[in-house]
Amino acid sequence: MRILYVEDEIRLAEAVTYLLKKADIAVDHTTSGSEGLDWALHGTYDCLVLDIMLPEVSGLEILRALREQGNTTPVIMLSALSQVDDKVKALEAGADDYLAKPFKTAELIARIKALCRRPPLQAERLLTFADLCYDADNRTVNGVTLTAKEAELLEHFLRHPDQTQSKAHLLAYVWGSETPAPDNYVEVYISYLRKKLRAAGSAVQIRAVRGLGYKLIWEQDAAAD
Amino acid sequence: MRILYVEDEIRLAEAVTYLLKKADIAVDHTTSGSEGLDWALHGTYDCLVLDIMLPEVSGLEILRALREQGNTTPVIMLSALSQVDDKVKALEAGADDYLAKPFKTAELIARIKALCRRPPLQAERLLTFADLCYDADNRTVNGVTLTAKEAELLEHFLRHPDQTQSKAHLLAYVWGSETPAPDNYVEVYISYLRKKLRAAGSAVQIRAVRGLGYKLIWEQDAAAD
DNA sequence: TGCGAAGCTGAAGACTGGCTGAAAATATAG
DNA sequence: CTATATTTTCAGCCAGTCTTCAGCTTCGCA
Repeated sequence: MRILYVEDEIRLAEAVTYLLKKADIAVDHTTSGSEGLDWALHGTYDCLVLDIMLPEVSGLEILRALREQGNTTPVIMLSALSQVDDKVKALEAGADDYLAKPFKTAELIARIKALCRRPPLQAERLLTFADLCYDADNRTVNGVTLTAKEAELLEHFLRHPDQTQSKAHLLAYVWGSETPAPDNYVEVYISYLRKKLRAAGSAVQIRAVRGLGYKLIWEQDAAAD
Repeated sequence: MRILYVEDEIRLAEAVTYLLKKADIAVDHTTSGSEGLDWALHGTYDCLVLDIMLPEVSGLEILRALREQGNTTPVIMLSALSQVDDKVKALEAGADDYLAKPFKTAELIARIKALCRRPPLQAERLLTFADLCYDADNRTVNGVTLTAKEAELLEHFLRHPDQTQSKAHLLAYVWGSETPAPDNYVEVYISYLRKKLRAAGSAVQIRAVRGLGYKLIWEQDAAAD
């Protein structure tokens, strides 16, 4: 698997490149937007990772130019601004995925692999966290199939990473705010989900915060970042 | 799902209310800004829809008053002026979304549902003091998890930095002024907290002021033992 | 210097909130 | 209509938290 990585922050680029290579992903890296566009047009990549903020030619411009040429290579945009605005612009311009800096390299890897594995079509049906990759179309996490409720629950966690979710919230989200469902439903399904995550061989765990709710955590000596 | 809708154009309000109810959203409607603020403060709503232009108390004023009270209910602002200006003001005042008139009710419904699904996105509640950083959402200080009581105690110190807190005061805050809890509770939990702060490797200490209470101090020279 | 009050802390026990296996109900597939 | 998968319900267990207590240390004052 070969990707093109356009990023002007040298230090970051070197670190990320190193980790990607370790994950068996061949990387062509350049700091220049125009060079990046050139390589993207003339090389063959399984995926492009473009920083938005670049001197000269921005990541967005590269993306637009490519799509104009009919190039459909999967593209992940990076941006220091975690503003919705950037994300929207990126997706509108034809990006397949978007990642806000700072990010864990493991996450970037998960997304790259996800994008390459999948043939065409828009992203967003894919959600990732650490070494997890949830596929909403098939309702699977790292290959393990989830039931409808399990999936909704996990999806909620993935859409709000690093946030503690109260039982009441999860209940409202998964079962609807009107149901007379007891908190115990959530507990039961958290239990199911944990089993599935274990089965998926993920290092991600669901931690209970007594009295507050649950959150996803990644038990790992993250050398990445 | 129940929302509060403050809108002075009767005809519009009636039409919108009708459609919202059809979409299974319970609506409390008022034409008065002051009444709206009152209801918002004393009722429980999943979402507020406020027109900006109102006689007397404007939607913006309602919003600001609410946020000042620490109320974090999702708010959608409506405005006849589709000027960027209004939108910016609304968002700055703490609105979660903005919709320009005229709008399709379907869009309003979609946005209400979206906001209600989302957990209260309040910027992570962080409190700091010297080298301490307390995360109220996860109930952790510098990574160390606190229990409920420990957390409330620390929170009180952090909200009143450099002030000596009497035991009676802390007792009332954490255990409620009605409980027959003895002063010793505070001592016990101060002890626990100290242990946690040490574990967190912080240079902040809780100093007892004999006869008065406790206060936080930063022993800059005291290496973490 | 010695005494009492104030403060500290370890530990035992009570009390939850949270976890999970299993059974019952329900939906879905075959 | 039967078989299977999923969801709902229940109940007991467990671990983390809170209370309570007792003995110890520290401090201020006579």
